[in-house]
Amino acid sequence: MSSTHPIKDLLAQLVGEALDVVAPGAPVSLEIERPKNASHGDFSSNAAMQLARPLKKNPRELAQLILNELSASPLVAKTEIAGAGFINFHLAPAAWHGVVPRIRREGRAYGHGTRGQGQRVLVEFVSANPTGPLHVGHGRQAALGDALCNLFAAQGWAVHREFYYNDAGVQIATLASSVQCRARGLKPGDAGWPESAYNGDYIAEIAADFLAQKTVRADDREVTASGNADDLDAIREFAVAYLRHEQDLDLTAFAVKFDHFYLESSLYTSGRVDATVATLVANGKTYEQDGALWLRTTDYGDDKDRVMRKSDGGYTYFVPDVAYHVAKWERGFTRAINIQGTDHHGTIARVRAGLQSVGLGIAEGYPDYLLHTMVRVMRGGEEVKISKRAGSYVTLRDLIEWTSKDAVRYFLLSRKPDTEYVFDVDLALAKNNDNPVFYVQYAHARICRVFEEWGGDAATLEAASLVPLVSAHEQALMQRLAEYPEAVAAAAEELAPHLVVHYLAALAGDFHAWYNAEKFLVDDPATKHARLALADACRITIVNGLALLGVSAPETM
RNA sequence: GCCCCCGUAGCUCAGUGGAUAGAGCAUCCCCCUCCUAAGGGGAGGGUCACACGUUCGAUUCGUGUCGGGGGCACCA
Repeated sequence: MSSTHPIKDLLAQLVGEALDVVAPGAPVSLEIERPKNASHGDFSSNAAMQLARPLKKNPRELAQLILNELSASPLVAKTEIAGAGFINFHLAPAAWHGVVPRIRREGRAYGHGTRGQGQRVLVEFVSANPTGPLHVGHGRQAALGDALCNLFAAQGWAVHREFYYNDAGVQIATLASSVQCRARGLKPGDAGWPESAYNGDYIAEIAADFLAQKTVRADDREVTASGNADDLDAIREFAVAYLRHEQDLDLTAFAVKFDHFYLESSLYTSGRVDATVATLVANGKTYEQDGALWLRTTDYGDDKDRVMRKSDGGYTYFVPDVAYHVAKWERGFTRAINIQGTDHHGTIARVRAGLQSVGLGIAEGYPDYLLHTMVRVMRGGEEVKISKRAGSYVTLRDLIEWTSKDAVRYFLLSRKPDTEYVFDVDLALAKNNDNPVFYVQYAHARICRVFEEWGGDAATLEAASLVPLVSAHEQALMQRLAEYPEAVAAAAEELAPHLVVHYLAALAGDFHAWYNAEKFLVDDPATKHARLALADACRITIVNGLALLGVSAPETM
């Protein structure tokens, strides 16, 4: 772990020193940017343009003044003033060489940062109710959540992965009654089959296992069925355990692990719900109306006040939700991120308002939310909506079985969370560059193959001089590699794993272009070894990036 | 009606207060006697939805309009 981008740091320092002479104390945001157009050099600074207004001077003249004071560096081949007042830097080829030994030295730690050091973050995701198999939307959450956790961990955070599940509400009651109906021989469509019941085949399977007095094991519980179809409590307990087990299998297939499964019911049994309500009442944040207890969430920006305790005496779901987030805070997680579907958008304001109302000094924007949109599935040119297991939706497990864990993860992470995604099963199975995950993995496999061909040893690479790396492809590749730590830091900062996906696609593209332009296992050992060192740096970076996404990097394909 | 998100190439989507807005797919042309052609190079393709405003500069920021999605329960 070292500086995010040593070359930018160097240029920023040079410009900063010149500014101290030209315009001491002037308000300049020192940013070294990479111009879109290669003819504008490797990097540029707009410092002169920022100074133009406060100093009331022509930006190009200011740029010249800055250039006059700029110290020379062996890594800077040429500087020039261009456009409205940009200072452009053209670097010497050797400027890029430093990145290769750096990557080979840092290895799996390349791209890691220290921004989160000493801080704890709780990421809550999936949080599916145990009423059915995980669907593809949960898959998007699982992919996002896990990647985000990896990104935070790579920035030094202590990360806690949590799955919250509702084992106390109406939907669980529906689950139990649905299984009971099946256990009594009813099926969807029969007279007496409730309209609200779950219709998937898995309900019948649960009922059959219940009647057969089977035992199910989930990560946090083990239940043996009584087989008594009249005992609704026993059915509920068995069905929840059964589906928790099923969801564990789904998550295992997707290679997602949680540190903790948090039960909604525990908020009641531990007294946290009552304590939270008591605090809110004591704080004067509530009032009685129409026989219900209301919370003044409008004091904190919600559009309307919310009912906490219904006139029938029961709590609305958001009360345990507030209690849960109080518990997150009290467990020492000063940062919490919730990953949910955009349909939860409406609940954000009230949960935050509730947390402000308890008066524990909880930060105003707590928790953070990352909301994602729907996923649709296409296969053979048609939208797939039905899964045999789930009945009305395609499950995550279906998708993984049809394609692969790697493809599902990569695809679901390839778009910004707030854009709708159409998962193309046929594309995920394609073994060519149409398939984005294949394209990246193939770049890695190609490098591995080259190393197999080479037959050399690490010490030779270690000693290799990089001076032969002067071609445009090699420059571009080194430049790309140098940007990796920034891409990772930005992805964590912006809760945007897709930035890593796009980075890897660009890196793989740079590599394939280079590979194709040269036959790089040439006879000349100096050139060969320099190229191998660069290829090795690519390999390490691809492995690191894919690891953040939870995608494997096969050595052969 | 109110709130949030989105509107960028034929399609799927990135991106940015700056200098000529990008990628993949699709279409067309080209490249293996060679380490995986499972790859690469090139061409065409754009009123960055529209209008007004802020700015030296707006696709990016603000307001409004239109279009698409989601949410607006004493459900969870």
